[in-house]
Amino acid sequence: MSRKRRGIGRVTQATVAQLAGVSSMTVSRYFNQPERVNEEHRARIAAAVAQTGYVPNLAAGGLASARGRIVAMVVPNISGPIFAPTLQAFSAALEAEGYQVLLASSYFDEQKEEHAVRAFLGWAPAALVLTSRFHSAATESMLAAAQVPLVETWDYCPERAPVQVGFSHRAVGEQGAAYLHARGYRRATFVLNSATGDHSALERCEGFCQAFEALGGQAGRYVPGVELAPFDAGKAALLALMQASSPPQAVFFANDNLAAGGLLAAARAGISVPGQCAILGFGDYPFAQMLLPSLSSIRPPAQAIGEQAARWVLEEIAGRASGQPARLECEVVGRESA
Amino acid sequence: MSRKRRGIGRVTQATVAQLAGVSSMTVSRYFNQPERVNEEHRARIAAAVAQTGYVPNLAAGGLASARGRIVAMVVPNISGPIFAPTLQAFSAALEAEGYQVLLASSYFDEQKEEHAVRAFLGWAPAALVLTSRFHSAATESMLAAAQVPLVETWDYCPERAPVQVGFSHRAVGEQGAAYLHARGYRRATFVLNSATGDHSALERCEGFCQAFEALGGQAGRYVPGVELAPFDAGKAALLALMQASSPPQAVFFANDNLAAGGLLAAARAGISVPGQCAILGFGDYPFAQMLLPSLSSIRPPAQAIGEQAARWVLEEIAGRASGQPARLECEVVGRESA
DNA sequence: TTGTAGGCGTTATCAT
DNA sequence: ATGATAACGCCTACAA
Repeated sequence: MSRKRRGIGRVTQATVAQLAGVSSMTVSRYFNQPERVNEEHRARIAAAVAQTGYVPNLAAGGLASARGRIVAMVVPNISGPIFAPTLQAFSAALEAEGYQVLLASSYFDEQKEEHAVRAFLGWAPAALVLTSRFHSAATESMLAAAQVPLVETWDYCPERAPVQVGFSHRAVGEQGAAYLHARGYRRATFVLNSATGDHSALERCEGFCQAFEALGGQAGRYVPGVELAPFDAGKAALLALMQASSPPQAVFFANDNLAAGGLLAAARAGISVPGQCAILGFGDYPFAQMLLPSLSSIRPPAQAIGEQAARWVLEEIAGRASGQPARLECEVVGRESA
Repeated sequence: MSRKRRGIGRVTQATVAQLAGVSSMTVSRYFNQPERVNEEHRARIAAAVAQTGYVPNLAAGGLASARGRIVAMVVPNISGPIFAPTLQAFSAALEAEGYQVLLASSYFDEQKEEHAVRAFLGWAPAALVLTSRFHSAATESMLAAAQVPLVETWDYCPERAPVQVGFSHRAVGEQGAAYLHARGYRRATFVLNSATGDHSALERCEGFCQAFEALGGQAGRYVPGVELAPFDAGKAALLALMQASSPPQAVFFANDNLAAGGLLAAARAGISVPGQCAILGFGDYPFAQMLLPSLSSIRPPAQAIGEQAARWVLEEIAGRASGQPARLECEVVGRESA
């Protein structure tokens, strides 16, 4: 590609305007407020557009209007099953309004999140959506300097300044405790995520342990080795726990990947689930219903979070900032494993 | 004369330049070619940047340099397990070079793909990456008009003009046929995807049927109802097939979601797998190893596709276009189910 | 090594 | 309803 001179041969608004015999402003209006353009001109412009294959340059438009049609979002894992419904709902709502959604994964790493936020800020986004309320100091100060509307999702902490759209992870732990206690289990262990940096899992754990003991149960926690993939970590955890002198009657895993590992390890080891050991997960991943026994799990309001966040962003952009935090609820999905 | 300026109060290159006592060009160089800036100036600029929290506006930069640092990619499903490794590898490679990756899902719908491509073209991307070689006529003509480097992934068809990075779906069908035949199965059925528009699944099916019969086997095909989710479609398909007068000895599902449904339906119905019916999937989704019996599947080179595509894009941008298509191979992962 | 002039493709603003 | 003009924030080209 030898593009010595800039913008040579490129089809621009001016090209179309000339072909249609109007000024470039009319072409601009044709795209942004068609009803304000004479019908005959509209037809001529449409023809010129079709003939040239002209596509408006959004970067230039955003620059000129100081209203970039970009919204950026950072999630722990774009491809993971948990955030999928959030992403879909959020993207769908914003793309319908003509916004482009910029996505990045943080992999539960504050450095990666910081990097993504810095890159995003360069695009002068109309809004920024983060996951959880834990960020590096540098991220916080960048966000403070940039005057960009910000939402934090998958968490709920009304004291914080950025608007929150999510749920309380402590409450999830408490829900799990209540559920397991109600099913008759009195000795239970919470297995944390092997991915360090998942602060939310720690909160679920604390909520669980506290609530379970308050109910008169005996709660423990297990920390897998960080070098293991979640599925393998879950396997190892379950086997280690069941070999103890006084094994738990129920295990609450920080997510469904871990839980699936536990489930399979139990099956292979001849440990009956839920007879000898009940298993509860978190996330309600699509495969939870595919397992045998099917996996009981706690389902986060993933789609609702995406919808609410999108609504908030659009309101904020439109100027009518009804910036109220939204507290949503998780739901225990009881299946066979617990 | 109008004092109502548009970007008032915004921190720009000029703000930093003034603070550092240099011209804005020097600030520009500070970011793009730091080694060409006097060390003392560098320090002063760094201080000014830190003080103001300045972040260069990438849209403006791209506009001015006619070298937008954006690359766009359309996949059938951002959040699905299949394309995850491709996405990750691709994004990682390009973000390392300072590019932003714009993502969209087509959900196997050519209209949605067309919409995404149109939106992307507006950002004047440095390159465009699509999945499969099937696009709407309008998409094709837009792509022809826009002079944007284009790669097609997850397919391989060297006759086509856009560079291909992927594998032959026919060959996957043939691999499945050879595998099942070698394991002794002589009557087998291919179950198509319930999502219409998945042309690749159809190609796998055709490759399978042809090869399986060439080997002396008896091949059939089953088309699930479009209204069913993949998992449920898989369940229904297996039950329907096994109720036939002469049920298949093996079933090859178009993807692992369908296969998981088949596996579970068999278990619930007391049909032994692989004893009464072997099950083979495609995609090697992460949960394949979590199922009981574990799911045999064909693993696509998802990560390699992402890496190759990224390499090609970077070469193309750099000008040294070694635009060779890359044919990669899938691998049969034999587990318990077949 | 640094600065000046001008333009990238679009839209806000004001005038007709 | 339409057009002329001046930004938007940055970078290429060239001059100093």
